[in-house]
Amino acid sequence: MRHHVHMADRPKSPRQRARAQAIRDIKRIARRQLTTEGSSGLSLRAIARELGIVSSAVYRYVPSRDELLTMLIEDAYNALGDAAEKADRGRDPDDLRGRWTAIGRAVRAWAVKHPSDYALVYGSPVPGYAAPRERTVGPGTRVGALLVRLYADHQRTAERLPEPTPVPRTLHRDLAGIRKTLDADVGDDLLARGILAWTALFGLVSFELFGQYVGGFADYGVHFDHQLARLADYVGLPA
Amino acid sequence: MRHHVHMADRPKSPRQRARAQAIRDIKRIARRQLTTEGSSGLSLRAIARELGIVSSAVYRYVPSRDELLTMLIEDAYNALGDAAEKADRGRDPDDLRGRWTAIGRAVRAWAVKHPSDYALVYGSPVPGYAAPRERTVGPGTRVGALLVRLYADHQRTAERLPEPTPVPRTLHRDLAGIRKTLDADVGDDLLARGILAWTALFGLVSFELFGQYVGGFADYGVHFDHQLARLADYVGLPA
DNA sequence: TGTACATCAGTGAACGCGCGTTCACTGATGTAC
DNA sequence: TGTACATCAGTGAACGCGCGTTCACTGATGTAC
Repeated sequence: MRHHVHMADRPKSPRQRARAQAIRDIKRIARRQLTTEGSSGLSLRAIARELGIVSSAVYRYVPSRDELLTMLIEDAYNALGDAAEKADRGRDPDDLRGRWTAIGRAVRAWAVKHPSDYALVYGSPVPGYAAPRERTVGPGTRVGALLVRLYADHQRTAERLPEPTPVPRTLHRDLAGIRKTLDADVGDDLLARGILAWTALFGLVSFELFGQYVGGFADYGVHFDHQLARLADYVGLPA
Repeated sequence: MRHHVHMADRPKSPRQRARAQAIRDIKRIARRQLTTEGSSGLSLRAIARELGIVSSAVYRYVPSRDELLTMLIEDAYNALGDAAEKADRGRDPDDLRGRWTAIGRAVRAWAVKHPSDYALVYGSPVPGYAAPRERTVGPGTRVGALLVRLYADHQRTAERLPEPTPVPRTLHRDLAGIRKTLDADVGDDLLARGILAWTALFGLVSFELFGQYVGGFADYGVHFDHQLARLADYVGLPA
């Protein structure tokens, strides 16, 4: 279980430390509950029971069930973002294919290790619950933003980019918006390719976790690595 | 709402017709419930309430909640399979790219029209429920099998296939198993490409429906069509 | 064509269980003087 | 350093609601002779 360490997280008094620990415990149990019961099975009463505490006491730490869900979603996005960024930093910045591969594998590894967190953010939306945008959009775009930076590095340094396919005007406008949002210097064709590669990467992970490959692959890792390399080819990363 | 019409479906007596209608009604309401409440919110009592019937009466038509879920999953897979196959049949069999495009668009169109059914089968698994394999694997592989037939046609008629990338031995074995299961004469490289294209296709649909492109695209259809064409390129379908 | 019996749809009560959230409260821990 | 007060964790009861499933039953519809 990895956590962001902010300044504000530094515990001061013992009471504050105990409080922080209690919140961590609640989230840990909640995460396990998601695994076995799914997002709509998340129950504050069950958490209280497991903590050996009366149900109303949970409200000392968490304002409501929905709020807890939002916290878990934020955490999941951030944990995945951390894992991907760490994998990226572990490679020579000039080794673009190595970085792509490391990021892709990190995403898969994190998802396999935390399937319920992955399902929480990349699976079907939780019914009757809409995550507050201002809190989830930022963390939710970290992997995408990281990949776009990689593509920008690629465009800057590439001897040869893939033969560009022209994009329709409507798509051009949408790509321009994305370029601006992510502040990334990536041309239309490469950006479109990158978005497809990013989508396919998560498609590979989702199919594995959500059981669409029923018994098709004895070794999913080999399949995944192969396809990851093909996606690197597709965006033109040097071998 | 489309249905398979089997011989056995032909209603005989008025009582049997009423019974069939009641089952249809139950499934219709259940499907709407999935939309608003999600898979774990599926409630026989709520269905009974809406039908104006006492809750125990539902058991005349449906043996249990889990069984109803299984029926809905079967229906969803079959409806999607029907839509994809119908789109495929609507094209000149020799127009491989046209067939691919038609199938892809049909998948997306069906998913957009029936988001909760799509989520039921391609989203996060329903917690505490495992679909009986013998009943869902068949319907669940219809789209994949259809695409593999398309790839086989491609291999049979292509003047030139994409430059093949060698696959690792482990992957070769898995591909051989898939080839055998689907009885498809498709080489390793083309099959691997086809699987990636298939995965990416559903990745595109899932990202759209599960909200990963938050406001990124004003016109998702244009993006989708563009990427669908790029995937056709990737498997080497002639333009 | 009419009657006797079997089938089936739907009732209503019950079992035993779950949930989120509020509220007034006790008692321990921390803080300010 | 000791005392008075404020803060906070946790209690226990309650509100009002939900669920799947079983069971003995009534009464209508169908079927066989």
